[in-house]
Amino acid sequence: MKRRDVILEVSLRLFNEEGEANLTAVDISNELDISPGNLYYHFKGKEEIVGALYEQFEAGIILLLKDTKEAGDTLEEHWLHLYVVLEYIYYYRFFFRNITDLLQKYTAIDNRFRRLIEQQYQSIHTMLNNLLDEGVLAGGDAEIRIDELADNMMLIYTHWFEFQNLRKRQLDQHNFIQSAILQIMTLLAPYMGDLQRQFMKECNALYQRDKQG
Amino acid sequence: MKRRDVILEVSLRLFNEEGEANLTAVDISNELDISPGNLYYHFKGKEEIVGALYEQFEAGIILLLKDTKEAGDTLEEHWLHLYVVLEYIYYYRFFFRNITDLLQKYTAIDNRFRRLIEQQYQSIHTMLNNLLDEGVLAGGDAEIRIDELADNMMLIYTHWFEFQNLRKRQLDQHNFIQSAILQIMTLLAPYMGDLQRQFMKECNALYQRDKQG
DNA sequence: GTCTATATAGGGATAGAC
DNA sequence: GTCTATCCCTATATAGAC
Repeated sequence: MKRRDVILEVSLRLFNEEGEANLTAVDISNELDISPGNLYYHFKGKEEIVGALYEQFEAGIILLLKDTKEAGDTLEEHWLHLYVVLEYIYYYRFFFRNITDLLQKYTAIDNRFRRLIEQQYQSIHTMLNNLLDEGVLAGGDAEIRIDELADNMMLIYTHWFEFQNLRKRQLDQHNFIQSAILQIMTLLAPYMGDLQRQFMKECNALYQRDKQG
Repeated sequence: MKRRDVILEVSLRLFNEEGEANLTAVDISNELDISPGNLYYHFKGKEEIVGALYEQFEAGIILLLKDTKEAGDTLEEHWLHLYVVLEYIYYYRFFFRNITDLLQKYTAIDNRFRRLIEQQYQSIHTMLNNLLDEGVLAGGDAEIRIDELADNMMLIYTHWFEFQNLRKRQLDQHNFIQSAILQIMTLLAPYMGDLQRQFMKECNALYQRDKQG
């Protein structure tokens, strides 16, 4: 494994654990047991490391977004897709820790990140419309506010991890993903038919069981 | 007006505009047209300023929470109460800008802020239960997941401003409050009766009209 | 590629004059 | 109460030896 890749891997772990703003280039080189000068040989500084990690993150997310279009029309298929996206977000969760300051600090990432968010929003919007067309979701006598529903799903994507930390502190990957999915399912539950609601209950039962075990 | 109060007022404005982490004690003294040494005479540093602002914030929010109990049982009354709380959050919005790092940095505030969040959560929980008991909200054939609904409302309280900045950048006070209320109302809409839904539509119409004007 | 040593800059904080 | 001057510390960044 190339040193460059090791640096990225260790930096990502440290960023996720402690927050990008709380780490200096020296901290990273200490954790790597190399000298600061050596670190500067590979990356000009923290900014370049964050930039390289963002390249990885963006490339992967864009692939996942393409998959959405082929994710199918049933709730089960979307459930799986949600799972994969949340897994990915968790892996790069430091980007979602203090987004406002992070984007203010790294202006090069700012525009690209926001564009990604818009794409994700559009993707959710399309998914909700598909589910409506297929009759998987239905308004009943209440009309569905697609825009606000999509907003709320995006809010969960971008801020659920930070919110959970605020309330119960650290969540491991599994609990993060399951609780986020449950939260999104609760959002959609009122518009589901009986079959879908039954499926959701089973998912939830699995989650509750895992939480105790 | 005492200098001490002026310092707090100006600091709050700067924190809200630029973010607490992006300002130094010198920045604040520059804006005040006083010397850094003078600022240090009044407050030992940024930490004490943030602490004093938090005291103000907490005292006010606790008063508002007490009001909740007497907020009444109709949606209209709760709508007004929501409005006041959101107005207050907007006034001290820098606390909600990069919560994770802020609380990590100021450990003295950390526990108290989290306790406040829990109290707010309990207050929302109680409110939802009241609305259910009064029949203002009803599950119909779908059961209501109170815990997740309350979670989602808290998520909006704590992260809506940051989320809006992420998507559309700066919102003024009015648009922040109205969009947050619409978001919460959308959350509750599926469980509302026709009268409540009608009321919500009127609120929303007012908001849409304002947005254009 | 990797190291040590060092230069530079900025923020935090205090002493002491006015 | 307010100012100037100054010091310390930490983070960034580079030069040059190995």
